[in-house]
Amino acid sequence: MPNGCPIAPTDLGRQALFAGLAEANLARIAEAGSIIDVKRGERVLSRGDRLDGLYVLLSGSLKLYVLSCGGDERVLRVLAPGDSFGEAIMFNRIPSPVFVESLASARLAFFPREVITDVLVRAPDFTDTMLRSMSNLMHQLIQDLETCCLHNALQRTVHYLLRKADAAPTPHVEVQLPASKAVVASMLNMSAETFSRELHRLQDEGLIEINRRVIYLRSRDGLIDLAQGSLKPQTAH
Amino acid sequence: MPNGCPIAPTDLGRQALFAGLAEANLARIAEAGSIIDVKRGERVLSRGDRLDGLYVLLSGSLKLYVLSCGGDERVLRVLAPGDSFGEAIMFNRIPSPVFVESLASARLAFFPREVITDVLVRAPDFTDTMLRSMSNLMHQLIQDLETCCLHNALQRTVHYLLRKADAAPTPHVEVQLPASKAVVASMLNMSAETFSRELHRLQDEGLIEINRRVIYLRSRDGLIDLAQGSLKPQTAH
DNA sequence: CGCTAACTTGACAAATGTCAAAACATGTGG
DNA sequence: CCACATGTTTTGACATTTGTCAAGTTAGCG
Repeated sequence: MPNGCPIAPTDLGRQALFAGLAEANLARIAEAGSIIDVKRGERVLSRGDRLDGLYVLLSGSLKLYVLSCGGDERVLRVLAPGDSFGEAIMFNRIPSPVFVESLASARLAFFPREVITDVLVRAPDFTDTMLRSMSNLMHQLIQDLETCCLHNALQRTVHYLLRKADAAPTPHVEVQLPASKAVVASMLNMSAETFSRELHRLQDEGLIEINRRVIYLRSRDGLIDLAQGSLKPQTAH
Repeated sequence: MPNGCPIAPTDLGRQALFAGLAEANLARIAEAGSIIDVKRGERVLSRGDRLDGLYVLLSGSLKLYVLSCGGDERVLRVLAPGDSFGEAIMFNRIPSPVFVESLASARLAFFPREVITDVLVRAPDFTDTMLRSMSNLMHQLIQDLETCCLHNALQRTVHYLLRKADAAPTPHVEVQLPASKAVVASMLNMSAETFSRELHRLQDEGLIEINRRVIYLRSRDGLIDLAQGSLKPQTAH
């Protein structure tokens, strides 16, 4: 599919970021936006790039990550359809601190800064949505920092599973990993090997069941106990 | 000094967050604001607190931190006069994810949400300032995550020194630590002992000179090399 | 099938935290 | 101005966690 397809205002209204906007404003944004399709593994944004607008992910999935000079990768977020990125660097006019790459072929919409600021002026509610969306992101980041700095690998793993389970529409006992175990491990700031070991340790204790990229939570209470820090010493196998 | 003193609009205009606002709006904000004085060690905000407004630090210094269930503390930021906090939880109406405590007796101004949103509607420029301020914060957080996840203790230490030196009004060779070494160590996600050791290692190599809470950078180039990852093996003493 | 990528497992090494003690600094009241 | 009391920083010895490497296993997929 070629770039530059027209965007339907109705579709736009379904994106969380634009929900609640008046028809006229949706039309304005839709007209100024453009569609971009990327293949798996393609890079959408590199560290240092300037970006004069923001992206909304329409389908597929993206990872947002940082790299060490040595080439080590640390995934910050995996984006799902409906998520947006670029707000911070757009408003602040700074070069991007992160890389963005698609995990599966994806379709994005790009909206230039002008149309966003234009609508910000016209619709005070949009200001609110935007501020709230950024507050959300910030909250996420703080949680990530907290998770990765205060807890050990086992606790981070458990936290992740519980957060995922609670975030689901109906708090479910089944967690679907949004990407390969290696990517999730990187989000949790541990090596793929450690992640694998911790998951299997949980399975050995009967707390979860691993089935490819789906994790069944067998005992939520047991997991919560662990997350709180009841660090049993490593059980000899 | 009792709480509730009136705030001078002129003083307000000097705070980065409110710079550029028209007299009338400054007056509105000033009138709705209140002053709060806190002693060293006093807690201003706890995790879980709801906050219907934002704070600006007028004098003194504050630390913003998270706690593990075990009571371990991880400092996220040390705030200096002019800095603000509470935006994210105010806009998002979520309970605070962090604790805030004063490191030295401090004076704060509190502004309720109503007056902020009121002025946001009246002054579109203020929207911009606010979005930019939040983008800034977010950028900081990403840098922190990056620093604490991609680099080892030595690199984190060097990064910190270089960032501080560059951030100073005139890029200086002298870095003033904003708090005790233990607090700075926590910001860098390492124990006070490790921080001490890394600093002294840098001193032994002739790259810096430690003088209480002031660090003189002797060789910026040498430091930059280290930060890039030229990890010499630990030199035997 | 057979190829590739994803995942697991074990043995080992390296980085960092912990604990305890000592050295040092700072401030207070006599 | 001294001397004690308190808080901060340094140092050493040691334990622990986690990463790394290498090899093996499994699972999708043409």
